[in-house]
Amino acid sequence: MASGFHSVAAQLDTAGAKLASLVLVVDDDPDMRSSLTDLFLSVGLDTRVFASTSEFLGYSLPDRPSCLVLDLRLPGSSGLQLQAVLGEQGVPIPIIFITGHADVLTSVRAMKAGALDFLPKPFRDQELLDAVNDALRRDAKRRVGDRELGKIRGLAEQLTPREIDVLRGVGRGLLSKQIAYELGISEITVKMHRSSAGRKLNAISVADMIRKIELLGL
Amino acid sequence: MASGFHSVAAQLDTAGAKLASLVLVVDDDPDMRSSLTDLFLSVGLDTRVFASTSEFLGYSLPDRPSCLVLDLRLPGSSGLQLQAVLGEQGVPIPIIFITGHADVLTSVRAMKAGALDFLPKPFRDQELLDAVNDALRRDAKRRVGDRELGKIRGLAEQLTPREIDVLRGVGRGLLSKQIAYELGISEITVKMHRSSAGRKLNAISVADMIRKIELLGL
DNA sequence: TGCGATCCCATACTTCGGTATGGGTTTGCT
DNA sequence: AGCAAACCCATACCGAAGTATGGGATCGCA
Repeated sequence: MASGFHSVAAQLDTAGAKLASLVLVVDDDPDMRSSLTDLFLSVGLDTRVFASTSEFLGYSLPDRPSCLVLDLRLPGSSGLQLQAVLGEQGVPIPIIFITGHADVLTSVRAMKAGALDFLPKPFRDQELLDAVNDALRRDAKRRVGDRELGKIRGLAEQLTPREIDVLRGVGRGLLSKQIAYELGISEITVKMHRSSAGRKLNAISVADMIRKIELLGL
Repeated sequence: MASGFHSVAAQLDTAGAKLASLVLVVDDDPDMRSSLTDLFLSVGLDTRVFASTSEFLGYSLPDRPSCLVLDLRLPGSSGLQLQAVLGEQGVPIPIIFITGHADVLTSVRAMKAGALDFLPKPFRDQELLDAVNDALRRDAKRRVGDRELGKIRGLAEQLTPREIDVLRGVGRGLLSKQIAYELGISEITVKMHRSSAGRKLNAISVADMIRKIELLGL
């Protein structure tokens, strides 16, 4: 590539990163939906809007850094209920509440349940944008870690039950001899499983192997 | 010990665990201070009360599971300011806010800054007790982890600079040979440092050693 | 019924970690 | 000047990890 393109490439990169992020909005007020869409689009953030929690739940989340801007009071089930449902389902999307009818008890409950922010209307555009950017940053960071873990878990699926038994011993710092005794098999067989497991996990060193064993929660 | 004393011993143990916990209260209202003291004492929780943030800051926290029940509005500096100060100083004590003049913005700010709960007055005694018990449980748990880390850090102080260099290599999964090359010394010397460091850290196995290296953040 | 996966074992060998023994140097403090 | 601490190195040996080679047994499924 010609060196003259460096700054252009950097700009494209930044734009690409922003486009990769997605803001989900759930609000029953059509005016709010459209003004929020405008707001987010104006700073280059991709946006999807929903009028109710059920509409949102019918939408399958794409694999992109994203966050949820959620109105508290909604027809049907409330924003808090949606937060609870997402929590039960283990959906880790960061949530920012917005509401016109704020009270302390509700805000505290939402925050204790893990909301990232809670903005009473009216709020300044910049407040919401700051919160959204923070949320997107966190989600992106979480995704990096999750992907790493997912890769290792994928490799771990190749492991046979016996190999897992052996790895558990390795993680506890036992010698092959001791693992053999515990499992009632010979030392050489333990070594086989051990090295076979190491190959499957792509463990390039003992340290690496132990880290991966810990990550897998063995 | 006679077996007849078992149940008595168990009771004493439970009482001991409660006595080991401490509730700190900062509130400018003398009535509130005394009623909270009564409340906590009635369930066997040791309590200290303070009328202002400066009075509290003059008190050195004992090494016991504890939590802070903090009034938001205080003469002098506010509860939020105290929270900020404690945060800056790295004092990890869990905070439960109570206040008669609650507004959403403040409650959200307090929660975002890490408060465990935020109770507008009037609240039911049981609400506060639940929050306090949760806070004490968390603090106790944190202390267990911290003590473990403290022990290892204590051992790590015995390490010489060179031993730390070598441990860094071990943590990266390098062979002694490779570490020797990087440091520009011979393999046998690396082994010396390595085993010497292992002895100092009380590492009973390679797995144990690597775990400790990770904990120390090398 | 045959094939693949999983599990098991043995012998032999290499490499690595770890220890022991027995040295050496520099640096800094008493 | 003497001494301790930290650093360095060599030879030699042991035990453990890991690999290679060459087997055997069971089980489920195509």
